[in-house]
Amino acid sequence: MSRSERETPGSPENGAAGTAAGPVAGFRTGGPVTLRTIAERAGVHPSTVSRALKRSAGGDETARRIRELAAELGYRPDAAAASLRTRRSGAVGVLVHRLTDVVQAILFEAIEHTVLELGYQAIVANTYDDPDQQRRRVELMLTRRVDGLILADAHLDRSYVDWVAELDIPFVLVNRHAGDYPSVTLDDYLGGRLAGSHLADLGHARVGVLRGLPHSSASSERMAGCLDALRERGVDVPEDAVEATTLDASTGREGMRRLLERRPDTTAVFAVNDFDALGAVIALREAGREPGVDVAVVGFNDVPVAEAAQLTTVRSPHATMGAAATRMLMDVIEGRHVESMRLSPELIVRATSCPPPTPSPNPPQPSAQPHDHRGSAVL
Amino acid sequence: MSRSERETPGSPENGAAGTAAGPVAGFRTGGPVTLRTIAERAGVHPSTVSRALKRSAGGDETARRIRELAAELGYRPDAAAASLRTRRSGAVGVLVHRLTDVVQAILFEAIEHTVLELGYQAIVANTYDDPDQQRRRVELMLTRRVDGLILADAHLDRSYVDWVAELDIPFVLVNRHAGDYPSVTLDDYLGGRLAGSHLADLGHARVGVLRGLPHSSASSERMAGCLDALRERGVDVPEDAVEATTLDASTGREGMRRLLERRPDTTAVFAVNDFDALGAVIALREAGREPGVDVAVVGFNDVPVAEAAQLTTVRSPHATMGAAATRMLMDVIEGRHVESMRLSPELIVRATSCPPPTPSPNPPQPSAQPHDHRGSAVL
DNA sequence: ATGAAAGCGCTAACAA
DNA sequence: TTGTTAGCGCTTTCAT
Repeated sequence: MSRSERETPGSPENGAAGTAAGPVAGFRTGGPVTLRTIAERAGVHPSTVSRALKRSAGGDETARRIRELAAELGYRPDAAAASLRTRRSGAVGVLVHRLTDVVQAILFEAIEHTVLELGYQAIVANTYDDPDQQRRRVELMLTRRVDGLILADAHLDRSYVDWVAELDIPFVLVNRHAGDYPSVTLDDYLGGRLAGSHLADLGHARVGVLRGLPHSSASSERMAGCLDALRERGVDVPEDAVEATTLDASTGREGMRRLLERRPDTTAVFAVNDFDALGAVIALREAGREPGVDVAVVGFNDVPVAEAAQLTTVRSPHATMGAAATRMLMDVIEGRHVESMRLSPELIVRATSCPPPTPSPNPPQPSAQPHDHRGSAVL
Repeated sequence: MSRSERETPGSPENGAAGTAAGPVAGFRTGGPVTLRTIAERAGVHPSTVSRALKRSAGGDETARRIRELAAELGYRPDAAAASLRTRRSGAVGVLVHRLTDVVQAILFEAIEHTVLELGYQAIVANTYDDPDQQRRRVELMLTRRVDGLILADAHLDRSYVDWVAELDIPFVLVNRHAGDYPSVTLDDYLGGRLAGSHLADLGHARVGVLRGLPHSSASSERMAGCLDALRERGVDVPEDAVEATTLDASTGREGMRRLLERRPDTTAVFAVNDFDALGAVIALREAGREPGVDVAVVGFNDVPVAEAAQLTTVRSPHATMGAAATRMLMDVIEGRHVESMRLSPELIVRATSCPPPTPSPNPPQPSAQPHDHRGSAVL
């Protein structure tokens, strides 16, 4: 049922013709195929081969023969050797707090896609928002001689980004900003305001907040925007109506649970992250309160599952952000001037939006009628 | 508001003492710090420095001085140069279908954690289950001279894995198996059987299946196991009660919707993936059927959100799988014999489990009583 | 334990 | 266009 690669077929000495299209694994005469191997076969100098392979389309006679030969022999350029010589690795490092956060994964997919188009490769590392790991992983990236860094895990506390800045390697921030370093972020404050205004428009006066990570500019500004917008409309959110969460459903659920215990008269919740919001939806259902009927829930990001769950949320264009950050990094690498970017959020109203159930200031009873789920949250 | 790294402080010529702990950015005399830089300062030969730095704890007098100096100067070994010389990159390549699938992200986090402990670095690539991209990304890995490959995106169609096997690079499969290559997978067939038996135990006779990706051994065997277990209990699942999905909530929701249209008398659904199952939960609610009351839903994987959503599911130990695959790859790299592993699934019964609502073969009416969500699905 | 010397595979002057 | 030469930074024999 299993087998080691050591038993891989293809003896190393046969120079037989290819079985099908593509390079033939067993063609090489001894070691791996290098420029020299090809040069010898073609009767030219290695540097000629190097040049011929560079311009992948050049029309010269010998160049064509060389490229043919390279393909036949299954030549693969040695990135380490090239990097050593050119002082450019063709790799960019991406630091995220963790890829199991789908927002970070989306960001990385976009970055990877964009760097690939530009002929680079992306190397990603999870830092779990831990300062030690952040430093360790950046060091590792430097050891790999990446040409630049994209940090998606910046902390408001500037010590991390300031340290990176002293390393003298091109870098940009994405998703979270810190200090005055070049960054591509959402206008999170505005996004928070959209959520807050939306809830105020609906008439909510008792709003809770699941506030996410205090060290993240995204979390913090989203909350600040929401609180400000509510305050301007005469709605104050007391401190004990705010719960910290870690951007996943289980802490969102727990936070909502605690919030309901302390303030059972809550009629609306804003979560700085969709998964926290989903957790809130779950906790509300467990408490017999129907989201979108008894209690309004607004999330943030518009991750894929949010649409399916009919969650009202603030959309953040993560793929655009990743692509823009990549291009910005290229500008920094090439010494061009860059300006930080702030993308615009968009409010997406779905089924978890609703007005407060009763105009009375008393704690509302859990609604006793059967719900038509078509008009409320479904996840 | 923004600034280029070119303006980074620290003039290149000052040899001043450190501001605080750690390497001093501005210490180097001109270019980057290499072994030679340190050697000159220490008055020894570069090879001596290389040796001293290798044994990070060696007690020699000069060795200690050298290590001190290296730290002071902020020396970072050049991985490319070392790799070129030693023919080992210290990197392993990981190919996943996509990191926005949280299962793949969990797998990668575990792999990254394990390789880091072993002194390696992990480089991940999304292939989107596309044969072209798979080949392209593997080629890129070879160019980077990774020491081995972990493929989480194998297809049942062996052409991809067979091609990789001919490349003569150590590799193992994880999560999905194909051919007889070394792999670490769940016993997906057994997992499917657990789900099927569970539904049969509950008395379900009209079961639908959200079957996932046909090219994935995991998806296929989960469905096969479920169908077999049901059949042995006298329950047949007709072909038109099976819907293909792509492992996310939106296709799960659509699949469930179509299934309900064709077979409104369905009393239970098995989804080969939790997100498909969540999509089914959503579609059921939209159709006015309460999951865990009117219709039973069983997912697969036990991703974090499944617990919060109170979803019955089959647990797959992805972190264990990633770690085991990494260790297996190391064995292959070092030429040791390896045996494929199959881990054991575990049924996790939660609130979306329920018996069929009525014993009558007629399509049941949407339940008209208010639900106590405490006993049913909450997400 | 240290020094000397060679070379991994590639590219970029420079010369022809 | 092609060949020559040199060297990126490191490790590893071999000799001392």
